[in-house]
Amino acid sequence: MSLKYAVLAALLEGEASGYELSKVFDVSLANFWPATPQQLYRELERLAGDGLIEARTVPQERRPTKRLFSLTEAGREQLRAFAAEPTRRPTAIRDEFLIKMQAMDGVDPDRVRELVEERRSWALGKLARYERVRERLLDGRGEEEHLRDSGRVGPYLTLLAGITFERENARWCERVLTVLRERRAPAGPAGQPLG
Amino acid sequence: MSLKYAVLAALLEGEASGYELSKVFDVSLANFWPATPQQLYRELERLAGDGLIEARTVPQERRPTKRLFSLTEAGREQLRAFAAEPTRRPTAIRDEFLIKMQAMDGVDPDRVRELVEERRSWALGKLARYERVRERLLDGRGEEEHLRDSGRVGPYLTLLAGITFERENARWCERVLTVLRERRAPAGPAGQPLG
DNA sequence: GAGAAGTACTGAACTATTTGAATAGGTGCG
DNA sequence: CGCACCTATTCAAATAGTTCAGTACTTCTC
Repeated sequence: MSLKYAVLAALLEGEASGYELSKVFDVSLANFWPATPQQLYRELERLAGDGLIEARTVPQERRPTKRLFSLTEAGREQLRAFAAEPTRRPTAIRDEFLIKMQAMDGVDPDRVRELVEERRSWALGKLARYERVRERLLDGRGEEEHLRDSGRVGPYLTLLAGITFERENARWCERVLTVLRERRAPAGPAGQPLG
Repeated sequence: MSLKYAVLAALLEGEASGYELSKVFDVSLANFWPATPQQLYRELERLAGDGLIEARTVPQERRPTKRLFSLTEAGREQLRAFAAEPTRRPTAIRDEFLIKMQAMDGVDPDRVRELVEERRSWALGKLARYERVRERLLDGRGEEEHLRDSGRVGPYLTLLAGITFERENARWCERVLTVLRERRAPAGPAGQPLG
């Protein structure tokens, strides 16, 4: 249901092919509505059928021909109407890793540490990518300046949300690693670690 | 795929009926794997068929008979194995509200403010509920003490993740509200607001 | 010059998730 | 008394999302 509007919102950045969108939905941006390429191609077909986007075929020299989609006025209008409606469904987080953490007390602490460290470096990697997108959006200006004067602030603000999410994710991992250490070697008065 | 382990992990807290689980999955706990009652009943059926949980029928005085499910040794073992495996799929966030925010620049700022304020109070409400669960888990002890000495820390740590998430959510909303104010009345040297 | 990986897309089958309703007695409110 | 909501579960149907594979040509690397 919302994939429709996620695609329309993505096309606010300008025309894009299904392939290009699948990159955006996969890696870049604070991705708050994941979608596989197959989903996107299907949705683009539907939206074009409903006249909310229009396709333009672009033959290329050394690559397969691509179809670039852009918003029609009708699409823009529907997106605007959607964005002004009250939010129906609450945020849904699906996180396999947190299920593992919920059950971590039955697992070898060394193994848990490994999993948490993996998660941490993954979060830091994503954070670094977000920061690069941020630099590009700010384009040399300061944040306050940009937020006061720029034409569009939506993309920057959602990016900030993604940045905060991954930063706190990494911090949480560090907290867990500390807890694991403390539980392994409880601090005695002399602070002597046990074998 | 992961719903299976989410259910097994929930049953680590003790036996529960489908109805009780649907409450837990819906409101309480840092909910990182949402599921509807229908999904849960089906999954419980499947897990019982596979011998990972076992059912016990409990007739009640003034309520319908319920079936309480609890982990079998096989279920506990599979959960343990799952929790030690590397995480396959990354965190997926589905957030209709952030799609609206991405497209907010085409919408009346007063309407956007309303939506953000609604989101903020929703986040604060959830935060308050999490804090109550936290008090119950800590049971009078300090956090450090609990994390060092308690038998199980998984549930507390995932709860902390949920608390951080909602706290940062509320903070993000406040940031956005400030930005909206600044854009409406840009601060001049005399700081005089415009009509 | 072979193999891997990237661009760009399509198709079919499958699994997961959501929605709506039905059953059936109990409790609380005015 | 009647209405709405709570406990407890089940069934059926619709929608959404995932997985696997395949086409076809290009560029990069060993």
